[in-house]
Amino acid sequence: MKLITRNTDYALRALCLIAKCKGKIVSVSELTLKLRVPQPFLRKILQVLNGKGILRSLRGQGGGFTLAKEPAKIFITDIMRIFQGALRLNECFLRKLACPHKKTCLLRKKITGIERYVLRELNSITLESLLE
Amino acid sequence: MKLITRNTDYALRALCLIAKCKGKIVSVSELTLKLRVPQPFLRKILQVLNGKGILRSLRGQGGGFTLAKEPAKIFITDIMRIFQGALRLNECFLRKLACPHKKTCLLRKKITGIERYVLRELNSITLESLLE
DNA sequence: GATTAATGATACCACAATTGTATCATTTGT
DNA sequence: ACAAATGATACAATTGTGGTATCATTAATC
Repeated sequence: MKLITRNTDYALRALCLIAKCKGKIVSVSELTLKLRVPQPFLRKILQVLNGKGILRSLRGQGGGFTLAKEPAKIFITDIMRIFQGALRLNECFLRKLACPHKKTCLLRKKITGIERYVLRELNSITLESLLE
Repeated sequence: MKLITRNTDYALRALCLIAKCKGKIVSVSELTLKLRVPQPFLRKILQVLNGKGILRSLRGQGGGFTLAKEPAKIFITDIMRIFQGALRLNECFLRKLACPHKKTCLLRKKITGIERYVLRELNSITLESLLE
């Protein structure tokens, strides 16, 4: 029942570091030095972020990654959605056919409420706010 | 990122049905008739609930299950804890060594807040409240 | 131009949790 | 004795997550 998976976690931490370099290009190997994260895995993660327009990449020697947007415009919900799909808490809950008697609707309603709250909270966090 | 797994889901639905029978003994086969849930799986689930003191079982012909407590005293968090373990949202988040620079503490704080909220909401739901 | 250091793309693998199935033993009503 | 139920338990299938490996391509540097 975790809210944030490891690749999201790694992504956020890498983004923090990259953001602190203010436009300088940072390579994966530099990142893994400071980050204690498996290198090829982090590489894959950053490639995805590049594909999604969060990072910009430069190939070749001296290459690496920079932010493609200002930290204030990167929300952690963006990152979560990239690695964890749609942000729904009631995914497999009381599956399709299950609600003929509507007794469970209260539960569903509550969970939808929780979902809204969680999203509102998470949406208030940008990468910038993580740079203290 | 689901809040409730399938076995919890099945358990809750079965509990609703059993509760509606007001003390009458209900067998797994009766339940699966109305519930469209794989029978042996449901059986295993109910056995667990029996072991945890949520249900009481009677063996032999004509046997089955009844509630061991009033619906008002069964919380869905009880059921969730049984099938999903401790209710923590920030489980694997920013693992041990990860927080030397405390930039992530805001995030952690938010998530802890979310966790509290979710628990408070869920703790307000009893089996009784699901019986409409 | 060759080398080297980086990413791009992609396929594969490992492990754990979830979601089940199968079987045999035991109990109990008829 | 038989049938219908649960108890206990071992096994299997599926899926998601976390991670590795490899080859191709790009670009700076010598």
